[in-house]
Amino acid sequence: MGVLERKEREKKQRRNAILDAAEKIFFQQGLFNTSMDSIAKEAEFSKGTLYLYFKNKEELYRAVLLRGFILLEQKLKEALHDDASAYQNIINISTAYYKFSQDEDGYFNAILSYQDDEFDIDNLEVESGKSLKAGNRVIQILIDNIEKGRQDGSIDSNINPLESAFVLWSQFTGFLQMLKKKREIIDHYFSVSQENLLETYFLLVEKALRPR
Amino acid sequence: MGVLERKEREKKQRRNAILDAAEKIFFQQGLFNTSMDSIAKEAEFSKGTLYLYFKNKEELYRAVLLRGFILLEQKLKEALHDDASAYQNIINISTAYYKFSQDEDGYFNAILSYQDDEFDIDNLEVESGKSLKAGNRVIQILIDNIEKGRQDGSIDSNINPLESAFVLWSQFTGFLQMLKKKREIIDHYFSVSQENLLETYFLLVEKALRPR
DNA sequence: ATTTTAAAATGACCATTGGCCATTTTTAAT
DNA sequence: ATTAAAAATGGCCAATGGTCATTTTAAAAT
Repeated sequence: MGVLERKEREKKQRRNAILDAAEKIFFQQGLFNTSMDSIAKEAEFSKGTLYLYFKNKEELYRAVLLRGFILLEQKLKEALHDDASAYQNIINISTAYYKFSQDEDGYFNAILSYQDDEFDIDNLEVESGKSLKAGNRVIQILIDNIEKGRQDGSIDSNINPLESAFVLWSQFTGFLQMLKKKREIIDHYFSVSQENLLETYFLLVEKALRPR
Repeated sequence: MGVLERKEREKKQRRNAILDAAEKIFFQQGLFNTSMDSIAKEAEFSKGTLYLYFKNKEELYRAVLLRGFILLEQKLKEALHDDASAYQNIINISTAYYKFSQDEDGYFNAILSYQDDEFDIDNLEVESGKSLKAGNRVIQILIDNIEKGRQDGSIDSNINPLESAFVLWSQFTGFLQMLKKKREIIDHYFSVSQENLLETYFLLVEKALRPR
């Protein structure tokens, strides 16, 4: 009931309100077409206030990314089934990630932007550090499941869980990026549908992961 | 010998000089930290002149990308060996693309930026259109080789060349992006080396592509 | 040579925007 | 009612992409 606790709580609420506004505008207009002024207007604060809660535009976007990673982590975990094989669960979480990329456009774009970010490990900003760790947790889900698959025999035992988790994550993200950004062009120039691309991806992954 | 031809030639030279300058600054400072003024200074023209040769900064960067795609296409073609199996040639061009991503940092970043670009097919700018087509030619190399592999038996005949070419291109680009941008972090948080990641990628691709 | 015309280049100027900070407003403590 | 601290403000600055009226340069015409 202390006044300090209340102030702390209100501060978090204000921070969250700014994040809500930022997310809304970022998702509508994209990172580069979004001005801090328009976020401020949406949040009903002055621009200066934003900088009391976030160091800069970059960090604000990273805070949105963090939400995205947390949501993704949740969706992937929901996709897991205890009674399914580890291999099947890899397919399950891949499918969940595919759906995420289609349904959560704004968050997925934030992840793509993150994938292209090269940051200084010794000099991480607050939100960048948090989102990095959240991203690592997502990868950890993959690692754990590949490890399980080696044990339950549903995944080729020659495959190293750690390395292949990073390979799967990065290559699937790259694939989903193409699906998202180049679908129209591929359809137009090569008459290839999104469904066939997805099917082919999963076909190749099955062959790659399954025991020979 | 006409004066018109000479002027045309000189125009191309000036355009190329601007491109050289732009490339130099873009590669040193990155797309967003490069100002048109600094390019103009490097090219020894005024800023206004740049806009006589390129519609805007975006198009200028796309023109650099075009150079990158042309160089990549050349390197991939050089990596092909007539006496090798089609599968082996896929590995050869993949390795060449990997080297390209490591050696030609600036061009590879331009390609990554391109991968994230969503453009209106009905309203393509000049340089964007050219680079798009150059990118398609790179993919075509993959398509042709997978097709060959189905015929010479070095690649699983269940695999559709068109679809799997796009899958391979996008997933490998995504993988190389991770290698480029996250190598330090992966090493730091998971103690996984670039070499092991690359090895694992090729292991998975071999299993995926080879006949069962 | 001189004048006219066209092509090329210039750089001052504008609007937008990320970020800053001196000042004001609000809230809590005394 | 007064003081102190916290929060918010909005005017300001510097950087920058892009434009355009003017100037400069080169070619063509006389």
